[in-house]
Amino acid sequence: MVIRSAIEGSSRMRVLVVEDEVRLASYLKRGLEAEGYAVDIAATGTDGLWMATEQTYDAMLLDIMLPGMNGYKVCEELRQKGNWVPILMLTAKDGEYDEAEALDTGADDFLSKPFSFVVLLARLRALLRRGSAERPPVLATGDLTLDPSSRVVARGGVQIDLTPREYALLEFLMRHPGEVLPKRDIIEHVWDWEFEGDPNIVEVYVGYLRKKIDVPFGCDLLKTVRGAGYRLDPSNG
Amino acid sequence: MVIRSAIEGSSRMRVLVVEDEVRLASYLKRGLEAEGYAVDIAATGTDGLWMATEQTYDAMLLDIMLPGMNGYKVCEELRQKGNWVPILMLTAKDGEYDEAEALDTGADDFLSKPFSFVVLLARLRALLRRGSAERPPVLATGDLTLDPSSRVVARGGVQIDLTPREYALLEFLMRHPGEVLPKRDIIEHVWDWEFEGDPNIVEVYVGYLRKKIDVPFGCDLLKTVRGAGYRLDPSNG
DNA sequence: CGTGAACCTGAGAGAACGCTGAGAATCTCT
DNA sequence: AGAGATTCTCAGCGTTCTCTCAGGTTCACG
Repeated sequence: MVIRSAIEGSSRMRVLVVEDEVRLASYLKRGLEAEGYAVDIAATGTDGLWMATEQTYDAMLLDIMLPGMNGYKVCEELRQKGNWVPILMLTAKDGEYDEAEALDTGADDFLSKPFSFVVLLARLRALLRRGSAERPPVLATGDLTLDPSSRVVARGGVQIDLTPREYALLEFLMRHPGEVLPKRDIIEHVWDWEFEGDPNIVEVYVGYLRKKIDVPFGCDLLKTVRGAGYRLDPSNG
Repeated sequence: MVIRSAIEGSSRMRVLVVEDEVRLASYLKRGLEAEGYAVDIAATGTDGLWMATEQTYDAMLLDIMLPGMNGYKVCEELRQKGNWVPILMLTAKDGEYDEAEALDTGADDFLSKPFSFVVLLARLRALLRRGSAERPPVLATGDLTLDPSSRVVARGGVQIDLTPREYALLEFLMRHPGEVLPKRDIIEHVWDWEFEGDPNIVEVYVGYLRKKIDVPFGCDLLKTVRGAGYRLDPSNG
């Protein structure tokens, strides 16, 4: 069975997600589609293998632990058939399955759970970029710039040091400039997909970010929209 | 089998509402149809599951507490069958049912009762928009503009700050320009659908809005239609 | 012109919301 | 192991928002 949520005529990147855990699958589908990818889901290894051979995808997210046929096997068989679609493997943290083994079987990259969505996107972009020899564009909002490839953030030429979490938050905001982003969405993207802590964490990190990107420059790029979320506002340089 | 969640400009979006409480179901049907959606109703979980598999919907509103088969189960079975129609779950506030669990079973989003219709519409639009990578259009009435994605309201280029409630009210009015909207309808859409307070609340908030969007500009966009309701009048710039 | 219904508005209580500093827990690197 | 960086939790605080209420104003109509 093939399930496609496709928009005909558009040239969106197509991604196949092979994941049996419904919640994670649904989360990945939601998040990736919001980023403009066309996403198909397969719940078992055999389904995934079949879909990957029947259709053409730009990339594949492949869980290792799958019912029926595990991720290694799927990867191996695909490569044997001469299918070299870029594969990003999702490995559990507990070490039962090995990351080296993932690469052995022909995976291009791996990501260990739990991961934040922003990190997943970064890896996926890197995979898709490969072969096209394109460097990711530098993000800019006002005089604030962020270079995803070097992870350098600067404001008006002055480089700014950020911690990983601060960086992930800023990258997410800068990829949606001018948009109001609810705390809920921010948590889903910047923290683990199943983070269940206090949304206050967002307020805290917004505070940290402001201290580094706004306060020293005496302005107010990162706005609070009370009752709705936060917004990176290009208008106020 | 190919299932497509297509965005078709020409035909109306089809929404399946699975809700046993007759009054709420009827309210949702009326409200959504007024917004241009084609709405089907299922009163039990089994009915809902059957309709969702037989027909193709663009989205699904799914109550959790249902006779026969609860919302979690419906969602789970649909996902198992490979049906990834966007699902917005309606959860009761009392915490007996968990929001995390809703996402566990593969729901795309959830909304806890009581909710305002404007919020429901916003979430529904977000679900439908997903995958089309389109930003919602800016609403405009005369020289008054409202951008749902940035939540920015402006009049003749001058930005206007609104509280969440004021914003919801204005958005509702601006989605029905030139129409006379009875207080009752406004309460149903902008407040809870079973709000039972004083209708005076509408007068109060209309007053707040006027102070921000009309008074400073010396005109009268937001009209009172005595005995009938309120109207946002594009003619009077 | 008087009357009642509908509408407007200012004041204020209580709740919700967001910000912040302190400090605990965890991670990283030497 | 130890130092420092980073992440996260928590409680307190001030602000903002929501909603109610009571009294005032406007309007339609007899």
